[in-house]
Amino acid sequence: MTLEEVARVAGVSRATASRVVNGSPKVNPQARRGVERAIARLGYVPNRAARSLVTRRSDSIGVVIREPTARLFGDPYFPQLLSGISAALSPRGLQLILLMPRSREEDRRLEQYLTAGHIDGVLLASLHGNDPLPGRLDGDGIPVVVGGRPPEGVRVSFVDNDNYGGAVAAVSHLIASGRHTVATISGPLDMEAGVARLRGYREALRSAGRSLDPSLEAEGEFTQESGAQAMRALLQRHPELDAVFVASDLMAAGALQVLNAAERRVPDDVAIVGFDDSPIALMTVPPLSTVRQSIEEMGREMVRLLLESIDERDRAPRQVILVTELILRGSCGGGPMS
Amino acid sequence: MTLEEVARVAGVSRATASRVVNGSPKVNPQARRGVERAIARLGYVPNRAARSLVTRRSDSIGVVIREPTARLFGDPYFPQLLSGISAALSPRGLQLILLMPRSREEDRRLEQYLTAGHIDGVLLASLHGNDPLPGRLDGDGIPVVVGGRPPEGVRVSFVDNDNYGGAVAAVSHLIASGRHTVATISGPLDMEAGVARLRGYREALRSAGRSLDPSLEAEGEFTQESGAQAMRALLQRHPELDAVFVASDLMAAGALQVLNAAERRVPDDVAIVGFDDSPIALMTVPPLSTVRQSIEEMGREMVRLLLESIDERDRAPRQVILVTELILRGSCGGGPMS
DNA sequence: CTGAAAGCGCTTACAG
DNA sequence: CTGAAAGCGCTTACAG
Repeated sequence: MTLEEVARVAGVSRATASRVVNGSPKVNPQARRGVERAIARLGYVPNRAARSLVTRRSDSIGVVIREPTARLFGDPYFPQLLSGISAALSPRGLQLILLMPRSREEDRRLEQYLTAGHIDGVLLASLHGNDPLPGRLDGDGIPVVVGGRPPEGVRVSFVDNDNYGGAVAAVSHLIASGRHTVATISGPLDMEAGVARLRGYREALRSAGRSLDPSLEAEGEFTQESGAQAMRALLQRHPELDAVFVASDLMAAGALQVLNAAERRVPDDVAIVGFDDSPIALMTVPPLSTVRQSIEEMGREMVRLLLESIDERDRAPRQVILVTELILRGSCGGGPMS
Repeated sequence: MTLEEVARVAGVSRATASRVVNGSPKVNPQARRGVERAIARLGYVPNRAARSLVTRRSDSIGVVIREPTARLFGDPYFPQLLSGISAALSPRGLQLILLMPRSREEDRRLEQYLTAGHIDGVLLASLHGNDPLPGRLDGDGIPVVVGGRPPEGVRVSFVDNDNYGGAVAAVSHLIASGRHTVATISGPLDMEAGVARLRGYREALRSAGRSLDPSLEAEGEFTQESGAQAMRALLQRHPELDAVFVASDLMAAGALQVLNAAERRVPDDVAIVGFDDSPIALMTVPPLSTVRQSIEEMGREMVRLLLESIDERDRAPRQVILVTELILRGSCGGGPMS
């Protein structure tokens, strides 16, 4: 089933048939109808490879997820992101190519693959530290959009949540509701999201006239186990604490377990606010107050920015910051207990 | 950077250069070395579109995930499956094309896409009811492998877990440890995995000489909320129950919440065993006893079967059943309480 | 608005 | 073992 046959059936040239397929305006309506009918009758579908060969476009987008398994599986973050990306890609007929390198070796090959021209653009999520990948891809002229923030000094488009604002709102609420000793379990500090939420915590304390105490801060790595561990450390250092702002719901679930085991009642003895509003927030007892962000929307926005920078090659990088919202539930005494 | 240039630099014809790239044995070692050096020097990477056009292979595999959002996000099932699939695909240079149709319309287009020859084979996960897709794809000559079981009467290769055996083991353990009234929360009964686990539950009761009671069975849909609801129904019908076999960890987490709220102590008053051994099993208090299955391995096996059926077109369908293993933790009184 | 023709980069009989 | 040549299915200046 080729264009040639469609053209023959419709009684036009291959060129005209091609124009109809590609929606070119300069086709006589009658010819157009003939071709459309032929396409429908024959069930013609263009050959992507042949098209790519001449257009030099693959019509596919690479989505790179390079995260250790622990986080990948515990956290609904990645399915949500993929869902948003897929929803934005599929109506445009773009393929989502999923890349999950899981070793140094695969990471090396990944970069070669991405720069080899097999894809039209790259979506990068969940970067750590000073990852050189976004900068290198950008240097090679590959359109890139980062979910979260690109490393310092790398000027590529990105979509981020208002991590800072969300943290400020959460901690301000804890203070306003009368808590005296507000601790925090931060995300990994080699990730922008981790750093920004910690900054928000500090800012809220500062602007409430509270003094900062580094021993009230413990670092986690966005896994449930690391949240539990951080909570144990905090309890030991500050048995008197009566509130914790935890930088992810998954870590908050871990912290909750530890508080339970230590026979601290939540929210009576200790109030907790998480971050993400992931489904996990509803699985805990009591349900978690949390900062809502829409990861699916983040995925959709990433696609939008990427398509823009594919279409208009050397436009300046854009950035989109998505709002976050404080959701009150039982874990901080402000909402329903189940 | 084309083969042509590589050939020129190496002083051979394009045909010979191509043979080296494709590892053909009939190339003079000296010529081979020359070409390899040229490739390395120039950083040559073959153009996939041009290659596909002539080989009629896309070197990409479609992975279809058609599941309502609720399950998709709460359950680590899909990330694990994708991770296993990706791990098996990437060393062979095959692209993983992720397809997540989320409407009737997208579902229709999906089928067209899959049969249009853009991909070499399809992996289908998490089928419901009498889904016609696997049968149709098979009818169109598209290699297909199903994760779980294909619908009755559809003869395609599949990889499944020993759901039945796992359920028998779990329920037998509950009976052996002295529980009198063992209820179950099943998975959706339009899914093979749901049905098989329920059959296992019944078989274990039967072979222990217990009588079956339909009112001890409640159907869930593999989500946390449905697990909670089913638990409420069971408690109402059978306040005396002292054990529940729940067909997924996520549903078990929901059931646990309800038991907590009803002030039933787990495992003292009621023992629970889940299914999956997902990370969720460690997040609950007490941690869940569960039936372990390896979803990542399932993904890898699916790829293996698919590649076999791509290479050897009309071979008979194969099936692989992966073993499951009962893991004892605090929730049924057999293991650690935290 | 339309068609003949070139050309995208590769693989693979075919003849030697 | 090697090369000249055909051909995969499409898009797109170009000339009309």
